[in-house]
Amino acid sequence: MQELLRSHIEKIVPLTDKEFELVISHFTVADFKRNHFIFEQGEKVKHAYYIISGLLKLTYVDDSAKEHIVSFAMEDWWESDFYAYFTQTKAAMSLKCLEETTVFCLSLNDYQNLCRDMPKMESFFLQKAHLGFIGSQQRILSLLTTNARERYEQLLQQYPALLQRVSKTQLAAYLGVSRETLSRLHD
Amino acid sequence: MQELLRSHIEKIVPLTDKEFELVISHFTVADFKRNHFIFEQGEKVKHAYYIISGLLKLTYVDDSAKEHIVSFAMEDWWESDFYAYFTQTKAAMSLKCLEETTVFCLSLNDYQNLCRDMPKMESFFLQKAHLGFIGSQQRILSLLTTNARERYEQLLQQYPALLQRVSKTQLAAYLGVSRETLSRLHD
DNA sequence: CTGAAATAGTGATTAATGTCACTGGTCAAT
DNA sequence: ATTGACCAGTGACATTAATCACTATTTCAG
Repeated sequence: MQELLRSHIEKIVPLTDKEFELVISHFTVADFKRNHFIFEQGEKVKHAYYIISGLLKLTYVDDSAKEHIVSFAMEDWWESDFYAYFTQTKAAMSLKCLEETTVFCLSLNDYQNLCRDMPKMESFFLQKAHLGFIGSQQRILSLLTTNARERYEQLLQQYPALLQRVSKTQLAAYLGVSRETLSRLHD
Repeated sequence: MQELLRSHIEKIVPLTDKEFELVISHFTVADFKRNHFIFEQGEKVKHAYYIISGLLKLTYVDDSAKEHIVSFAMEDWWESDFYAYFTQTKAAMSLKCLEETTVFCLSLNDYQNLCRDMPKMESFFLQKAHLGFIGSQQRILSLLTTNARERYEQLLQQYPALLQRVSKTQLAAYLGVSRETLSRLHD
């Protein structure tokens, strides 16, 4: 299981056995059942999570109790409410398991120590942050330029496996349309 | 003018005079007139830009020739098509001056050398990348959860100065609504 | 096995927004 | 001063998507 994290990191920076030992010592493992909230809106965000297996959704529930999905996160992804994590403030979003999920947990302290003691890891996180930023910007572009149907088709093309794993209702909450509209897109 | 960049960096990491000299040696200065394209869709993206003064827009023109604004960038901001910049591929977006603008330019090579030679600067860029990612995610949330009017009000609250500097047409292209709809929001 | 909850589809209606067409105003270059 | 480009507003209408209501299936915990 640790090997998953190792090869994930080594896609960007090579590590000796010794170095990886140091890295892994900063993480803890956790396992969550389906439908479990890792954290909820208003709670403190203790960790950033690297997902070993399973599927999470990062959601925001608005005033009228409607749920919006900011992102899905699956195997080999990092997820958290990063604003709340880095600023140590209350979560604006919730992180919930759509499947039973196993993660590596990294507290902010451990993150900072790791960066301080291992410049390599700081490079790694920098790369990850860039990729996250770029991905978000593409999502913005998609929301600005395309309608419900096109976004749905883009999503299916990019993550065909997702359709097997989450309900249409969830997909609609991610795409920013009502589930009824999504249901009518075949016409 | 260099002092602007210096204090910008020092908000996150302190620098000695010597260190700042090294930093600044990686940048060049450029000045662009209103309406000048720093780069256009399909071109190579040579630099990331730190804005000293002026105002830029990062835009995408779709198949039906409609312009969408991914972001405005003003004094004290970084901007580029970061995907194209980091991967050294053709720009998917254009970067255009809405006002006469002065920038510090950083090539990818200089960026990489700077990170390699000065871990402090890597920390700095990591922070910046996190903030960029968080900002984008909040924009996504805004697009998912709010209608045209609410987005407009959010924008005015966050950047009241922007209304003085860009046309309503531009704001509409940023908010993701037609300029006519934006124009009717007073009702 | 069984009943409650979640899910998907669809018709009818309403609300929000886009599109097209036109007006008048401002500004800058000739 | 005149012209052309850009800009903001608005009426009329079309289109898209949201909402509400209902049905039928599927899933899953007890």
